[in-house]
Amino acid sequence: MKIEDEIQQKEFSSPMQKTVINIIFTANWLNLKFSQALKHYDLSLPQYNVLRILRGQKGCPATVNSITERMLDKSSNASRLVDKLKAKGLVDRRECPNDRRAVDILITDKGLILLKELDKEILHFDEKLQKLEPDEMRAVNEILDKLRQNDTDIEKSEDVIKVSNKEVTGVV
Amino acid sequence: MKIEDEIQQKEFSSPMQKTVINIIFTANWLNLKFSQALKHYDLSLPQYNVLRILRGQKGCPATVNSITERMLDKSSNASRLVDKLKAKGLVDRRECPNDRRAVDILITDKGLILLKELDKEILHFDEKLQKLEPDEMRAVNEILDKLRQNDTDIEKSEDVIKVSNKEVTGVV
DNA sequence: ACAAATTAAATGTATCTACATTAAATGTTG
DNA sequence: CAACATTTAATGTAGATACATTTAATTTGT
Repeated sequence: MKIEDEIQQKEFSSPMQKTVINIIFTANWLNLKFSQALKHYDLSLPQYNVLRILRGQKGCPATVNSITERMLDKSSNASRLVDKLKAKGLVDRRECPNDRRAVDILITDKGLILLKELDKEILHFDEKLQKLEPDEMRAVNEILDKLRQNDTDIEKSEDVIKVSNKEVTGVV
Repeated sequence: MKIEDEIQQKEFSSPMQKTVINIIFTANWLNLKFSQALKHYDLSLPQYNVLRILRGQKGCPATVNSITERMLDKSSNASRLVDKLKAKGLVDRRECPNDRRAVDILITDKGLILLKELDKEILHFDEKLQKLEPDEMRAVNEILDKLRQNDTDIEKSEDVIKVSNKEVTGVV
């Protein structure tokens, strides 16, 4: 169904608005489908995301900080997510040897086994979505990457302002 | 930046996984930018969404139910969102004349004035994103609409099962 | 017409998120 | 080296979300 039918909105203030709304709507839809698949395993989507990050480390530990950087939803609290996963025995904490502020997080065997089970679930999930052609997937990825590209530009220009402020206050 | 760099993940289990993750990541990014723009006006994104839906009604009231159907995030509680908006004087409740279970919601003048102010903010937000070509926006919309399309298929087949269950129990 | 089923909205609740603050360890600079 | 700033993770909290339940009104089936 077209996005204008999904949300029963015929007019958008701009083509960009329509695209933005479509992306957000589709992501909510995907999140819902995903969460439902994970529910039987008593895992939230952010928790699953953390486990996937840890598995990707292939044995190397990841600090709470590095997990946050790589999470899809930066606003989830990685520290508390790790708490929950540790309570379930899916991850282990250990003090980072070269920086005692940091905490190394490792996925446990139990965590790996759970992920292995979930892989099938996700595969099944993917198959149901397999209506897109390789070209279409490539196109979406390229365009979304392009859409986000100005982010760094903005941050960069803000940094410049910050620096010049510092200089000014330094002079004053 | 490419999605694999954003989340520092070089390998995906499938091209579809990569696409799904890109959509969710981009939507989170957009949500964050959006929320930041709305913050100065003490509005959450779902609250803004509800106001936009009500304005689109052009004077006709909308029930809580119809708002839920049209919201981007179906899981937000429209009833409580309306509560919040009413407390701010941005919407009004009134009993639906032809169904006393339902409640008609209308946007107030104050709500319309606030939205008018926000229009400029959103326009500015859009302009910063205006790096996409019309073709690219069209392509994203088409592909995302296609991605969601099998949803109704699944629901339809479930309905069929339900119906046949009814028939069976009816016979027994 | 009446009992049962369904629908609309509100509410109860546990959990999660957003944001600020804290506490400890490390970096930086005079 | 000592004072200050920064970084890392944890925690406190108000508010939001997810999900189940409740209450009232309407619809359906007999």
